[in-house]
Amino acid sequence: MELSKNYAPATTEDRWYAHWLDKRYFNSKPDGRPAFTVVIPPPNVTGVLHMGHTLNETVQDILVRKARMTGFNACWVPGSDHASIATEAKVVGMLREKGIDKNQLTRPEFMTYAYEWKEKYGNIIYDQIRKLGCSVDWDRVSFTMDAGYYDSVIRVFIDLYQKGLIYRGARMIHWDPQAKTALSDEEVEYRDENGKLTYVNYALVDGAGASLGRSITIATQRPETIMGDTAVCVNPNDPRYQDLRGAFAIVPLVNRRVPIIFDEYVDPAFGTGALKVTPAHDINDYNLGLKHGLPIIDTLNPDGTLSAAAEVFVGTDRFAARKAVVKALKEAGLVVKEEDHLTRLGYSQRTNAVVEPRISTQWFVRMKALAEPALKAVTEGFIHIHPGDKFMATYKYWLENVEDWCISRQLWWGQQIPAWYAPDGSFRVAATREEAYALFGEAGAAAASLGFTAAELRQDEDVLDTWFSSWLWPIEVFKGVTRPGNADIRYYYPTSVLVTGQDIIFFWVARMIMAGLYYFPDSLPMDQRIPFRDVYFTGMVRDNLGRKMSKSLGNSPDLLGLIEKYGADAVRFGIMIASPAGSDLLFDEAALEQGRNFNNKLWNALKLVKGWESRLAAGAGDASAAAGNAAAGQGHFAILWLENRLREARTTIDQLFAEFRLSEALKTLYSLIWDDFCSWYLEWVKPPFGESMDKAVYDHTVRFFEQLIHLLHPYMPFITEELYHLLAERADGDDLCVRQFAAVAAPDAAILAQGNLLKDAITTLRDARNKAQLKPKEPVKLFILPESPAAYRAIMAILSRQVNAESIDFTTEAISGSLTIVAGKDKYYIVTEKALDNGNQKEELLKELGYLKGFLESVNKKLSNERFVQNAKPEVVDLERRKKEDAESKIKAIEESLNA
RNA sequence: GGGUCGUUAGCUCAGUUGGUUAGAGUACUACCUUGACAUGGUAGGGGUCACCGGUUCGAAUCCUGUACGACCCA
Repeated sequence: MELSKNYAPATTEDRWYAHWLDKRYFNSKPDGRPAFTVVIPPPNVTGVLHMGHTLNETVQDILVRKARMTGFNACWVPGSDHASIATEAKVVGMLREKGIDKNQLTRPEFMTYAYEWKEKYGNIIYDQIRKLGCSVDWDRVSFTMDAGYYDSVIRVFIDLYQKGLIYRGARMIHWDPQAKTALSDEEVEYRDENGKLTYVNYALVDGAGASLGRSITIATQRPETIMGDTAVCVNPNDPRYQDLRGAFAIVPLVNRRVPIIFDEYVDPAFGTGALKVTPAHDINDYNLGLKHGLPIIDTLNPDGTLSAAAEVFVGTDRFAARKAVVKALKEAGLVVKEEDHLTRLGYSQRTNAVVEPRISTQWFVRMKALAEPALKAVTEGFIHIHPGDKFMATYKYWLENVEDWCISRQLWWGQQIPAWYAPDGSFRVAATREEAYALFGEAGAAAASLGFTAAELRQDEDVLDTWFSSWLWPIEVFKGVTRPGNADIRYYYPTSVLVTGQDIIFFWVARMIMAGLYYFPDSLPMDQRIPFRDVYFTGMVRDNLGRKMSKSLGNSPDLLGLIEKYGADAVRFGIMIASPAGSDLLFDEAALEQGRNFNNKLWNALKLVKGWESRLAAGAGDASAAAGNAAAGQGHFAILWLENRLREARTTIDQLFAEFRLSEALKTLYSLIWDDFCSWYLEWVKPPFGESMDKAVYDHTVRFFEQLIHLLHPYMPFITEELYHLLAERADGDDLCVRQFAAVAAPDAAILAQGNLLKDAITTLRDARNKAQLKPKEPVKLFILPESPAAYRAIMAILSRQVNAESIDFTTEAISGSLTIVAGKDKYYIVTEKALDNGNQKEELLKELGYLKGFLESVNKKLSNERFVQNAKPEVVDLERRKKEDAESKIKAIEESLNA
């Protein structure tokens, strides 16, 4: 078969993915092997994969494929999240384009549109996951709004309610005026903004309403809320305001009389030291209001316009109202001054609208009781966080200071809260209308005497926060809630490792731990209740200038476009090669280019090896082959050496995997393949032009190549599978994807040292040739004056070919008229017919001599320091002594050759 | 304001419990179209390890502080 010049990923990737699916390699059923379970962090169902996802999915696929090849029953569950606010916003937008107003639709009509939308766009992410080569079990696709999943969310809600861990109440919450829904604390992002601090005069009156003839100046960032003021507060220790006890202020524009209250909450140094108190529109003011029994006047509508309670500018949007109020205040002569002020504004994570603090009746989860065991699971080491040093503290801090979780959202797309209201407003929580109706009866009265029918019950309009469904993900993807104790949940839970972005540590990671510990009873050991044993946090993917990737900057590359351009393997390589766990990744297409070049290198190595197939001849190569045969010696050492290099690298890579240092492991593999295999080994065994290839050497080479692509497969699954099948005919079912790793033997240090000697000799001699401007094709005679000739015997044949020496001989004295090279304790003499310029060479030797003398001096300094010799560990002192001897003999050798 | 982490070559990063005059990749320079690969080969240059002090025989590594940066929380 003719192999193309360069590797073409497009022609192989889809073919192999289809083959793996066909063989059902990614499908998992419980069996006798240990399970390796990963649940995908479900992406937003109507989204697309961005580079952050790409990194996450690649990391997961590497871990899962490695486990699959290491005797585990690997199970990676794919799925997606209904993402209530984001998806509902998209559906509403789509409807608006069609000229349909959501408010004109019934709930079931809207849900039909939403499900249609999901059917249409929900598969985009799955296509991308497939293209990336992810080995997920497609029989296990889960979606947080599937009928069964929906049911599990409702069950958990009811259960938590019955145990008193969910309650309904009026609290100050974050309100998104654009989505017109409540948000949890975690869904608000704060950004610093330049705002204005407006100083406004409030007239003062006494208890009887008589003017005091003066006013108090307050500073506010939100003048549009003054109509909701119900007090003015000053610090009780502020000397400026001591005479205002019992006095009142008049709120401008609405002329409401409000008390002056005293509270240490007020910072006398901020503004004028006087604070307007608006309990309906600020969390601190709300708390002050509670403490001082102030009335609450809500002057905003749900959509962010001023409400009737504001009395002025009713119906005006809050931002327009701010300007209007300031204008009106100025006209009334009440504005003292305005100054620039840096403030922090909260934005809705989903709609980017400025959130409003708002008092509202919502559903909450009591978090304290759930947080305690979740903290314990991590601090006591049942769950390991990687990298731990970075995220342990964050995790701990949040759990120790956790607030109750607002879980109701004023949306339709999501699980509708199973609370049923009677006409009088009282409610019962139950899965169905009938069950709820029955619960009303429990109070003692017969159904008929309740005074209303089941049909009159009204279900709560709100849905649950998306995270209230995704916190059950590791349990319910195995039907652990809806079919407790089933075979899957018993086999696959706890999952092995969770790979996710550090940005959702509170939204999701902490809550999954809470859910797992809550759901599985205390009677079970902790290590069976936790949702996962390891958490691997990936960093944020930024562009090569360090900026966040965003649509508006246009710096977020299209995944499918990248795969088309470089191939999925190259994309995976590029994103992994410089991806330290937990640190931000600066995405650069140059890394993908490196990945593509690596593909090409592998491809060409294959072409080289395949080219030998037709030139095979039995003969040397084996260890048993005739000792005098140069080719035999050559093949033998290269094979021996690479065998041991592979063992060494395997050990390193396994260690790195155990520590989740995947980027490091890939670097090790890259260098093993490119440098050790391609640059050294293949060159060493390559037969001279026109000569035949030794059969035994060839067979070893194919075996090494197999081992290398086997190790690389988790990172670059497509090209490795392709190469595996091109290297040799394979039986049906013999695919790299499922090939198992054999146990690794310990490397022979002596062989590795000999290999290093060989590589050093080649590099040194090539460098010398280069500097003497000897063309590679120009043959030379080489003489070696070695410390130990034995070390050279096995590598002589390789050495002579690699440095183009027509002869190599040992010598015991310097060769006159030669090019002298000092390498360690050994000396090389190059004899050539071409006239040599020794000036360069002398310069080199002098430079080397200078370095060694400096080095020796530093070693001597240490050794002559009595305290060093006394205090340092004996092996360290020994090492220094050896360095001293070594340097001295090298210096001697150089000096000799300089004097020669 | 509180907290966490970081600062090593132009760039992206390694550097294990302190112990060679600090290593990769990439970029750069020179030479090489050789018969797997120019998406390549052979070699080379490049760092006072952010800064000040301290501990130690010895500090990129440990400690105090400073500067800068990132993130989390208020």
